[in-house]
Amino acid sequence: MRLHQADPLDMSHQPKLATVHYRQQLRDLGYRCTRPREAVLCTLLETDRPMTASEVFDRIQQDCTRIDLATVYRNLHMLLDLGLVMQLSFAHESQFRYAWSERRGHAQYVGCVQCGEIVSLPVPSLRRLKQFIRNKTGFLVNLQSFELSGLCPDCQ
Amino acid sequence: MRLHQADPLDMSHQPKLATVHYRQQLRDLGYRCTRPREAVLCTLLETDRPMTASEVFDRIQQDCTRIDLATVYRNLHMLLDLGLVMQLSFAHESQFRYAWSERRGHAQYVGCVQCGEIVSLPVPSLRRLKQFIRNKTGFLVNLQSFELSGLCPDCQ
DNA sequence: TTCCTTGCAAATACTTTGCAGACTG
DNA sequence: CAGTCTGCAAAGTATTTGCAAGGAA
Repeated sequence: MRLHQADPLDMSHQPKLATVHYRQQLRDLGYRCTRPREAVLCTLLETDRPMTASEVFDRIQQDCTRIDLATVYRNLHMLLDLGLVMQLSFAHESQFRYAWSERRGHAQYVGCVQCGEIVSLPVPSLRRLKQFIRNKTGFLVNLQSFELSGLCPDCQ
Repeated sequence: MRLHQADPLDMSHQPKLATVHYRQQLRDLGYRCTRPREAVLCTLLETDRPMTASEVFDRIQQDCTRIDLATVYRNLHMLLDLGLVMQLSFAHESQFRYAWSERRGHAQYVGCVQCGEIVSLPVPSLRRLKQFIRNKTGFLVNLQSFELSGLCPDCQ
């Protein structure tokens, strides 16, 4: 494993370590590996917190990589279609957030309606809840994306 | 209990039974009882399914009551501030829904991402889930509004 | 008569789309 | 070189706001 040493003003011109694995995967699927696309992928991969499109956009700009918001949205949707990211919606937030979906086991989140902090929920299994809902309503719920809102310890 | 018989083309010119109780409540709080305001209140009160602002708007228009979308939003927020309605957000939906909040015991919903059907969840108590989250994250979650998404029986 | 509410119109926020040029493979 | 992808600009959708006229108490 080699360390990636980059010019701080030019960080994302080189593919980041984490993305290397996905470059081939994308190519195999017939997608091209462009700088903006990798920047989006990278950003999501490097960030724990589910991000809004404009947060992704801002982060990429900070790295001095030019990108357009529309491109961020387009790539987010491409990754969504591929199942590589998931789209989350928290109560009281009027925009979507996106998170890398390979982080199984902590794909559930709780967000604070006051300060906006978001933490992942280490729920080992919500199988019982799922089964309960299945029995009562017949719905097959997707607890893969499971967002709750409340107050974080600081804001209570 | 008397049945409310109304001209189908002129339904909401008379206050509906269900709202009579709230008219005084609003006045006591210093709010005026206007026709548009009552129409919003009524609509929410009469509908089981959580509605978007424009669904409320459409429904009111159908009753031949003129109203402006902005007025719907303003009243929805007023009712929200009073705690009379709650704001819900379902995954994959890019707009809020509003539901009368006095319907305790079925304030939890499951929506179908395919056909849009929404059913309420007769969860007797999610106290255990709440406690679990409290222990793990310190967050005090609001399960009062609790929206899940999945596939309804028909769409599976 | 007071002043809260409304309708209308315009503004804002988030997201999507069309198109011509740029870039990947 | 072919076809995908991007930036830019404009459109679309959801929601909010300013303001003068209208209506409730």
